[in-house]
Amino acid sequence: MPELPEVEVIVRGLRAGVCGRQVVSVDAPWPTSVRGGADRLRELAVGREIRAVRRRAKLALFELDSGAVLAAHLKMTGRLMVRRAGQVCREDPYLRVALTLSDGGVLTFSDVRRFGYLAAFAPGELASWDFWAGLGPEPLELAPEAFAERLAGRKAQIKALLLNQQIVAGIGNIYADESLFRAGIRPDRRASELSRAQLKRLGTCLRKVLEQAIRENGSSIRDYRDANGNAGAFQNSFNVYGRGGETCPRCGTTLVKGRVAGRGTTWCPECQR
DNA sequence: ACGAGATCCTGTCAGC
DNA sequence: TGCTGACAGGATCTCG
Repeated sequence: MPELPEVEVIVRGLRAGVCGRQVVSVDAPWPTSVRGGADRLRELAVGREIRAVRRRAKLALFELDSGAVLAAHLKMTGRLMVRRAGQVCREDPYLRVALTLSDGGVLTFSDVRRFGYLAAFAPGELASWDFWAGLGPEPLELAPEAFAERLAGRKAQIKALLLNQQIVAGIGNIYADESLFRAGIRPDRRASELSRAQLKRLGTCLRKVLEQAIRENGSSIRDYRDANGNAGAFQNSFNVYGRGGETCPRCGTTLVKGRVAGRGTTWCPECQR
């Protein structure tokens, strides 16, 4: 479940292996993983140089010299890697798309559950993509006051709002639970019941948890690997996520596992109110 | 306009 | 041992 920190780590790891290379060919053994179709991807990418790789929300973006952009969403089980030509594992049954590069490297997109996708946008086209246009601000660039302002008065459960990409972009289940724990807020509280100070505190905690996760190379739960195939370490820093039934690291109370906003959710009934 | 819940997808694991 | 069902969750869709 790559969220903002994992995608950030992946993007940083990809840069050295793809920037400045041309896309020589596109192989799409599972064409439905390419939004708009493999032919469209070929049309826009083949013969073009990858100028930059960056992240927005949970999207990895490859900017081509034509102004076209390739966007990858890893969803639950997607992986992006750059490998030398001989290292592409033919037995990888989950390989969905492979871009061969001018230096012999291969940018691969694998995805067990096929929720993820690669999408190609012609120059200027990205802005008219509804999902892109609707994305909220980047939490690492959002001052806690402005974060609080975006949530204030909303009647939805605070966790549902954190997961809503239009309010703040890039947060998923892990960092929603971890930031709520740090802020001492129950995930099922309505934003409208919380004080401005509590919301601001949540904004601060969210930034801190994301920054720490990036420093620790992301969280590896089952599928996540960075661009070099390495696992992250932040899963060892979880306070609540995946720890239902264990004890709260702050007060020792048994952590509660339940369902909030349709997602598995863990919190401390003592520390979070 | 907003919120809530179902849906997609497959590997893994608990329980019988 | 082998089967069944629950579970994992980001974004989208439908319904209220």
